[in-house]
Amino acid sequence: MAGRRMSELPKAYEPQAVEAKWYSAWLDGKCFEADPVSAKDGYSIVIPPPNVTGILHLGHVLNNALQDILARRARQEGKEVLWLPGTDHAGIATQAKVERELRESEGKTRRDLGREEFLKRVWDWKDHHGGIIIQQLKRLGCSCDWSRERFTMDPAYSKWVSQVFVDLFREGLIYRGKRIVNWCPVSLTALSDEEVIMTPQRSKLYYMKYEVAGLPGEYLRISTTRPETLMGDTAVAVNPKDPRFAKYIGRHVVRPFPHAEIPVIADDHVDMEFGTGALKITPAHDKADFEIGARHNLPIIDVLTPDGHINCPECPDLHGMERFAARKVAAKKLEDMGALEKTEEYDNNVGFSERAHVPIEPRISMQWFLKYPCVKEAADAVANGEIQFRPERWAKTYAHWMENLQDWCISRQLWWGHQIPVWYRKDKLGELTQAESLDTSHQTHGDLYVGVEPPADPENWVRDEDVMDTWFSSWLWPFATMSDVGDSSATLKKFYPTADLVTGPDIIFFWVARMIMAGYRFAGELPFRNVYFTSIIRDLQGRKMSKSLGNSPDPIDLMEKYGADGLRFGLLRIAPVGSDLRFDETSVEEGRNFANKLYNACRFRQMGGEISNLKFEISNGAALPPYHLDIMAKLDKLAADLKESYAEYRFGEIAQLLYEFLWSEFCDKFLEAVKLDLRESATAEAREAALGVFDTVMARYLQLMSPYMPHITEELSARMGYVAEGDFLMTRPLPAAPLLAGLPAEAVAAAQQQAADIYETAGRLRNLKAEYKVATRKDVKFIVKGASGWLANETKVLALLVGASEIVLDDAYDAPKGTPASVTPVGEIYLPLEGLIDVAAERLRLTKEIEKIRAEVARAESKLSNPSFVDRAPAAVVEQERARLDDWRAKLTQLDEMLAALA
RNA sequence: GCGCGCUUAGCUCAGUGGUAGAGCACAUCCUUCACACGGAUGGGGUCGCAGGUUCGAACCCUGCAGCGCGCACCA
Repeated sequence: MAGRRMSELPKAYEPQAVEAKWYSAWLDGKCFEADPVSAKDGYSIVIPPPNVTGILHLGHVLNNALQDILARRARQEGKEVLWLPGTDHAGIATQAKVERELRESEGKTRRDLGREEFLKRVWDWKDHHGGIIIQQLKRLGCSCDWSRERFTMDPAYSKWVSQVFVDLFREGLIYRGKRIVNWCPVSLTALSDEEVIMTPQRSKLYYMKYEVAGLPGEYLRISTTRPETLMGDTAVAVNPKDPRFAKYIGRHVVRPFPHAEIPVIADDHVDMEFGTGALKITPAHDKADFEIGARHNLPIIDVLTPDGHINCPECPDLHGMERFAARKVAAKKLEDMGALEKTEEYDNNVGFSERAHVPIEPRISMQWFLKYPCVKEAADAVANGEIQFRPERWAKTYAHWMENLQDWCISRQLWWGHQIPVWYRKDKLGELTQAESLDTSHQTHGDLYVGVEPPADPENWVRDEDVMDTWFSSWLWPFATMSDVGDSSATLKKFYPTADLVTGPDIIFFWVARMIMAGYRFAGELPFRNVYFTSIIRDLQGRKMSKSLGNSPDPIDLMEKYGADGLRFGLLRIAPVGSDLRFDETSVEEGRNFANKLYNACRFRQMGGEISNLKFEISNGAALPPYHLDIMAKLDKLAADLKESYAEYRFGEIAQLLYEFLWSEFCDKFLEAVKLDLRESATAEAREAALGVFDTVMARYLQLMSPYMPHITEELSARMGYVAEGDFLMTRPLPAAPLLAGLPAEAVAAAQQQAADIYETAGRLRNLKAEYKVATRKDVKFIVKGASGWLANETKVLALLVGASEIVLDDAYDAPKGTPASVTPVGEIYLPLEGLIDVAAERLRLTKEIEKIRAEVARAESKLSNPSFVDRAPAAVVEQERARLDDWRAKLTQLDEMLAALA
């Protein structure tokens, strides 16, 4: 701290300018850039890449603030840190956005433009408007290595995606087949199971009756929620064990429209209890029906268009009609025909498209599927703790999913994305696209070309039009961002596997699980060691934040109002460990207030001026006043506690510890206690000791706070002269030794006890003043009887803390009857108040207090007289109880004496 | 239906066996020379309910209720 220069602080803390200033200073100083060949140990995090179309919301703030804290703390711990940033091309979301703009501004669809031109537009859009969120992350203070920013459609990254497809295809894990998939009638693409959100719906259950062919007047009753797909029915199924329907199995029933006879079949899948016990089978439009159809070789009739309209020319009144309108018309039609018996209200779950928010349509189509690789390794890694989930309970959810894996539908009927690297022989195209399934055998035949590079004779080939699911690129993120294909670069060597992944539990399946599998399969190792699942942020009513509800505050607005540090700290301080977070703007306000408190503490210090000739040495600390040793000991404890909390990823607790230290310990106690030493009247030694301790503690405190509030701590460290010009707080390693490492523990403990006694006594005396309505008077005098010996040195401080003119030590003091008094850790203390003494009132007050203490004594006595307790409780607990009892008894004696004196 | 989590002060939440805590809100007072984005004092909880284990339970066990979430679905 020698040669320090302080610059004066402005009157109020204004975070905006300060935060912008330091962020660019860090960038200029290359503080965020990772050196893959440094001597330090590597520490890395890859950012969960936000959608390139994304706008920062509170979830991002929480998530990225946590990563920033981890990264900054790791730097302080002497690690070489890589926080690798980037964005995701987000297939459906981005394409939909550009398509909407195209429609609105030019009235065109993507097909009007053609694939090539449309993709050009998307890239244009991405270059001009994409990546806003990156700027917003910078505003938040994120210490990412921006020189390594990646995009999931960068050429090198795309190459990885293709290579992985090719490898998995060759391995036989990727195949093409005609299956029932989740079809989004708005986005016009297949979706994976994970992109379907089951949503409770109030629906109707329709009860129909079909006449049994050859048995006029006999009917089979069937219940359904989807009469509009009736035209696609190719059977009616009953349970083979169901006696009610046994006689009909093998017969036919009459489908009302278009009129046809369809077989009654028996299948175990049918639940006898539900509805009528008879199920209409529509293989083209229901997954279970498709499977039943396959078991019984039923024909498949597709009666819906890709965009969810009826396709059934035999029923002109329904043909072309939108699916939900058609449902009503179909029901009416049945009613008119006398085939509808009744309609019931019915609650069921319907799958909705995650993106388009409309019910998905199970639909048969030709898609590419993946059988997951390295499933066992991935499941074991989490089960045996090699990869640690926090909170741990998510491991169970993960395990459950891993046990029930279904093949992943990876093709999407979009243009924006990684195009499937498969080419079909032109002359076999028709045959191939209709094939029930395609796999490596077709490649061997030379009908298919599967490769990262296009075929050498492109004129003979046609490329598959589909692109891959966005997550098929995301799952490669941890290693594909660190290297080109086949490159074992220094970066990969130093920073892979990554240390921590911070993400939301809502994407365990979408992303986390798949990354683990991809990590084992393609990088030969787990991709990260710890996964920290963040809270989901809700509003005060417990609703999820959403645009449509308008309950999602704009973090940029919050930062303008309260500063990035205020937002970060406020949010982190209320973030619970394992549950959802209920957000309220007042917590951000508290964060801002806290920054201001910190700032003002330093401003106060500056009034003390520079220490011209710093004589302060902690090694002489035994001679320091108790408050000085106390606050340094507490700082040491804070540092140790934080270390422990970081090890357990208890971020909210860390914020709370930092908050309490500064506000309750440093400002409320230490700063008040040393004010006397900073006055003109104080000796130079006292002044320098106080200022020296302030600087020593504050310099370390700012460093501990730095990961949470990087800007203000950097600013104050510079302004106060704790960090030399041109240097940065954020790049400094944490000091290895505690402040008081060299001092005898007993001396420190004794000083801490004295400080605690003084603070405790100050509270009691203020309380006494308030009770006697003289809280604001400064001219009162307290008299201490039976004072501890050391108190004589501290009466001035105590007087200052309490707001008294004097604290007099007088063992011979004979209190006038009714003198207000309090029993304190340092003795009996009286507050003589001429003219205010009311003996009756004082007796009442004392009596009440005595009652309270008697109850405590009785409680402690009964506990200690219980042999079970004394014998079986740990000795320390019993001892503690004894000490407590002694305290209460001593107090009781004193109070009894006081009461007696009043008589 | 299966699984997971939650239930502590008006609100948001800490607190994994030893005298119930914080912040906000509330009440009263204070514009005293760091901070009103501040200071001081105070009121406010049968720790969801019922059992059990224990010398001792907010904490461990069992059951129940309410809320939330995930998975699977019966058309």
